[in-house]
Amino acid sequence: MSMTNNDELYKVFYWAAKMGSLTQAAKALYLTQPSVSHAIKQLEERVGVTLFYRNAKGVALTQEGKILFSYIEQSQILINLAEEKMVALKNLDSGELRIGGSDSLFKHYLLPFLEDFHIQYPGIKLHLKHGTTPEVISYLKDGRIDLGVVRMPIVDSLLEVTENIQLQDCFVAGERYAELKGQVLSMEQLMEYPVILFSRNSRVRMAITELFEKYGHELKPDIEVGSVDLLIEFARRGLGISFVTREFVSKELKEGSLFEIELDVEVPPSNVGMMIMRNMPISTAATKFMEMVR
Amino acid sequence: MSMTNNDELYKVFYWAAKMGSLTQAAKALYLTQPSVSHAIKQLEERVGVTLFYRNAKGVALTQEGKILFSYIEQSQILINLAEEKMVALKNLDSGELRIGGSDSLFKHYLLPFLEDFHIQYPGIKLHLKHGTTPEVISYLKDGRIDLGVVRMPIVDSLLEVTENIQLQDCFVAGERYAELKGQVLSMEQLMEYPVILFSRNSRVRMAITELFEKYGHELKPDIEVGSVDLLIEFARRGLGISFVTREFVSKELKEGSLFEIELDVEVPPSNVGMMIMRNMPISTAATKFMEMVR
DNA sequence: TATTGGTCATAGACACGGTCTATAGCTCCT
DNA sequence: AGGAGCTATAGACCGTGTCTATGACCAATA
Repeated sequence: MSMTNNDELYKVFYWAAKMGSLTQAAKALYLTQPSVSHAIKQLEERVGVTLFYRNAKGVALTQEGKILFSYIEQSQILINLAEEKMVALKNLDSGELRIGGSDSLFKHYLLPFLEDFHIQYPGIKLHLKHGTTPEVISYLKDGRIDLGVVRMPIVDSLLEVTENIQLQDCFVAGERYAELKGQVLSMEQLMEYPVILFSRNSRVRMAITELFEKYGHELKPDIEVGSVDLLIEFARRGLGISFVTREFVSKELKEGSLFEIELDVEVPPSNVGMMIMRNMPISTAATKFMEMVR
Repeated sequence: MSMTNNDELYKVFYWAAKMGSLTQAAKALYLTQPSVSHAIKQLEERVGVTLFYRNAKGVALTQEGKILFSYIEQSQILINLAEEKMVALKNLDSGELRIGGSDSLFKHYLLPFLEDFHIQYPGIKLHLKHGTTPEVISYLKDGRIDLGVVRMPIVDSLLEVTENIQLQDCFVAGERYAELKGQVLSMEQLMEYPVILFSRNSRVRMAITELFEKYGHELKPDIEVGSVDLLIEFARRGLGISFVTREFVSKELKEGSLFEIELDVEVPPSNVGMMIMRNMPISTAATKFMEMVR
């Protein structure tokens, strides 16, 4: 026995009470005065209580009307706030963008985009969630991030992946091993030098390990470090040969503090891509960000 | 550019979010599932934001949907409270009844009705506002009371008056003046005794003063008191002859502590009536109370 | 006291849109 | 593979909210 529909009437009631006039309420609501009059009458019938005193200069709330108004006023204010908030979300004046990925990708790949995005939409809070590729995928599936940025390839039917950029990993060394400049090394030759690898089970490390295995070699690092920054720093200081992403050391390569060591086999490039949940709506902020990156 | 109407959709949104299922929401709202589906879609178009993730086991709020829900939930809860409150007001489980009048009328005339009313509708708060007749009328016009109980006649085009009971005022004395029992006094004879009158500009006092004036006498009290109780008490203790409403001293007359002094002119009866504002809606509580009194 | 300009109420017609039924598409589970 | 959920879509219909036109009323003017 719902007899619902009252909600619309409450809005009319709210404005009528607020303006103290059905005519004025009609203007505020872009309706005609008879419509408002009719709506109020209907509401009064439904609640079974007279809500307004009518007189020649407008309307005034009855005792019971005042009680109703005290509730409805709050309710309508909340709705107005909600609508403002929604507009802000749509216009990207407010909201948040949650991205998952590795710190190195954030720092060396996403940073300029994040900066641009933040300048353009300062109201959007950025949440960067650090994690390995499988962690990022699970964050995505749990709805804890809006999009993930990881190394390809990813095969997951639930995910929608767009490959954005191709990165080339390579071995680099510092001045200490200047003798290797210009040479093309074989795997065996390279393994005679101390090798520095990323310590975590990252995509990059797995890829290079597999590449060596394919040729019958077991690549064991002499040093393992926990961040790309240390990988670079150790190589510069001559502690060994680091396996890094070329694009992440472009500055060092240019200034000469590091140089690339060429190998006689080709290291396959790795792709970095963004992934979102397939068949799930994507937030306006995430859409905008992906457009910027593309 | 209002594009209004959203209010109804918010209710659907609220239930859909609350139930986590459009089908369940439809049941709760006594609608069909397609209607709810359509409503949600429409709301999403209007706010320009996707609000739900749809999947095989129902729906779940998106990040933005959650934000909207946090507002709308409060709003809907307030509306529900408002509707409950209105039902309570209509059923007289709640609310208030504000009556204006003189203390003596409250005590001697209205008290039994007030008791009955309070027993029958314990949820209604009773506000008794004390004042002279003109004060009560202004309270009524200011909307500070729902109804007034005063002595008649009242002539005011803005008021609607119903006369409920007829009271007879009379002179009474105590044992000290036992010699007057059974006698019929003239005005002159009566004025030889000390007369006790109500001190305020009450209807009763004005009426008796005018009656004496009509016969060429000026009735000046030897004692003036401020309440009907004192009027009675002074007479009982033999301080003089009091002019009181007979119905208010019925107990004393019966037990013999007071007796009535008959006058050779008839004191016109006075009517007590209830008045409300003409052409103004009257609260359910006030209507009910007037019915009880009538 | 008649006039004017404001208020709200009523009547009746119209059209928009909310709701329905029927059906399809999808996912999960057995 | 089939069934049992769920939501989405299509199209028709009827209800109702809105409109215009008008009336009734009041208050403040002249």
